[in-house]
Amino acid sequence: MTPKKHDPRGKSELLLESATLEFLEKGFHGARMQEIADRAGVNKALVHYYFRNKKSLYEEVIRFQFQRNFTHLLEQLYTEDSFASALKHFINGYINLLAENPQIPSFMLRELADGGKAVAGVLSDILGKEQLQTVTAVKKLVNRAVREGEIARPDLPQLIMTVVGACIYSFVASPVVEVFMTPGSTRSPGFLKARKRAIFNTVYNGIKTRRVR
Amino acid sequence: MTPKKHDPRGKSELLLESATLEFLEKGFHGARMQEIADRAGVNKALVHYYFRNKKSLYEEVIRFQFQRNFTHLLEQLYTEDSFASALKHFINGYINLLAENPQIPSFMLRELADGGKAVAGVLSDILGKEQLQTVTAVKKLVNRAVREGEIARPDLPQLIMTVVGACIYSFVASPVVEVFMTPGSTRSPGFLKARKRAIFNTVYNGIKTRRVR
DNA sequence: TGTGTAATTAACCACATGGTTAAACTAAAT
DNA sequence: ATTTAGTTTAACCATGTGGTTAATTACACA
Repeated sequence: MTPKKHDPRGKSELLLESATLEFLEKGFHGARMQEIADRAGVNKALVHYYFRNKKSLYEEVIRFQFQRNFTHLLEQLYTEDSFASALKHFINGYINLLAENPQIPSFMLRELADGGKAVAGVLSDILGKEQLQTVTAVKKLVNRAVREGEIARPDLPQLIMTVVGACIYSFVASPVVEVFMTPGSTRSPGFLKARKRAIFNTVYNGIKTRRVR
Repeated sequence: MTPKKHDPRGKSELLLESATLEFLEKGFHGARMQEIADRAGVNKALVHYYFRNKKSLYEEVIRFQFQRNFTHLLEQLYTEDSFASALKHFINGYINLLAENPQIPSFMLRELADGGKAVAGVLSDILGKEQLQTVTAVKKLVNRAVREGEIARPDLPQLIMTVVGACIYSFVASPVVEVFMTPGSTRSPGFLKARKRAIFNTVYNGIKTRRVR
C-alpha cells in the first residue's frame, strides 16, 4: 500500500486519482480496471500491486470521497453567528461543493442505491472525530434561536434530510428539470443562486415563528 | 415483441417483469441477462428473442417505470380542493409510492446518475398526454391561492424540486440516516408519517403568507 | 392428420474482464 | 560491483457474459 523506494511522484496516489475519476463516472460495475490503469499511464498489474483488487480499491475511493464530502458539510456549520446564517452557510457551501464537483451527487447516490454498506463505516469514523463538537455547536445555535423566539423547535433529523435532499436533488434531477427549462441551465450561476435562495427561503420561513405581516 | 400463437400468459410480459426486478435491483451494468431468464424460468435465448439486446430491454424497463412513476405523481395533483390539500396529497402519495416500491428511488437516481438520457424521451411522451391538463390545473390552484392571499407566489420549478428532492432523499439516504437512528426505522410507518408531516409543514409554512402569531 | 409458423431450447462463440505470474527493471545499501 | 528489495511490465489464464444459431417443440389451421 505504501511505496517505499522509488515511486517518484507517488504512483499509488496517481492511481487512486484515476480510480476516483473512473468510479465516480461509471460506478463500481461500470468501471474497468484496465481503464484505471490507462488513465494513470500504467500497467494494469500495478493497480493490483497497490490495491489488492477492484473491491478494495473501490472502498478506498469511497472512503476518501465521503470523508471529503461530510467533512466539508460539517465545516460549514462552524458559525458563531445566528441559526439563520448557519443554515445559509450550509446551503450555500453545499450547493457550491456540488456545483464544483458535479460527479459527487451521482456517485454518492449510486453508492447509496447499491446498499451503501461502505458508507456506515466511513460515517462512523468521521462521527468520532469532529462530529461531536459540531453537533453540540449546532444544537447550541438552535437552542438559542428557539429561546429567542426566532424559530419553532425543529425536528433536526427531518430538517437535515429536507435540506440535504433539496440540495442534492437539483443536481441529480437536472436531466428531468432541463426538459422544462433550457439545456444546461441547471449549471448556470444564475440557477444556482436562485436554487440557494429558494431552499433557504422555503426552509427558513418554514420554521420561523410567525410575526405580523 | 408481440407473441402471436402460444405464449399462454404472455412470456414477454413475464420477462419484462423479471427484467424489471433485476434492473431495479442491480442497475444496468450489475444486471445479468442469464439471471433475468432464470427469474422467468426461461431460456436465455428467449430474452433475446423478445427483446433485441440488453440495452433495448433496459430502455423498455425504464420507459415503463418512469411512465408509472410520473403518471402516479401527476395523478396526485388532480384535486378540486385547495392548494394546500393538493400539496399534501402530492407529498403523501409520493412517499407512499416510494415506501411501497423501495427500489424506485434508487433505480431512478441511478439512471439519472448515469446521464439519464433515456429519461428525456419518456418524459416528453408523458408530457404530451395528460401533463398539459395537470399543469393548467395546478396553475389554477396556485393562482387562486395567491389571489386569496393564502400563499406568496412560488417559483414553481424550484418548489417542485425542493419537494420531490425532500421526498426521495429520505429513502435513498436511509443508510446514512440510520447511523443516527435505529436500523430499519426509516421504513417504519411512524417515520414515514413524521416525514410527510415535516415536509408539508416546512414547505407549506415556507410559502404561506404571514399572519398574526 | 399433415403442414406451416411461431415459440423455445441446448449448445455454442467471441470476447471482455478481473486477476495472476514470472520475469525485467530500478534504486538504494553493502 | 554485487546484492537486495521494491517497482513495473508483458504475457497469460479462467471465467463470466452478451449474443447467435440451428434444431426442436407446440400450436393453429387446413
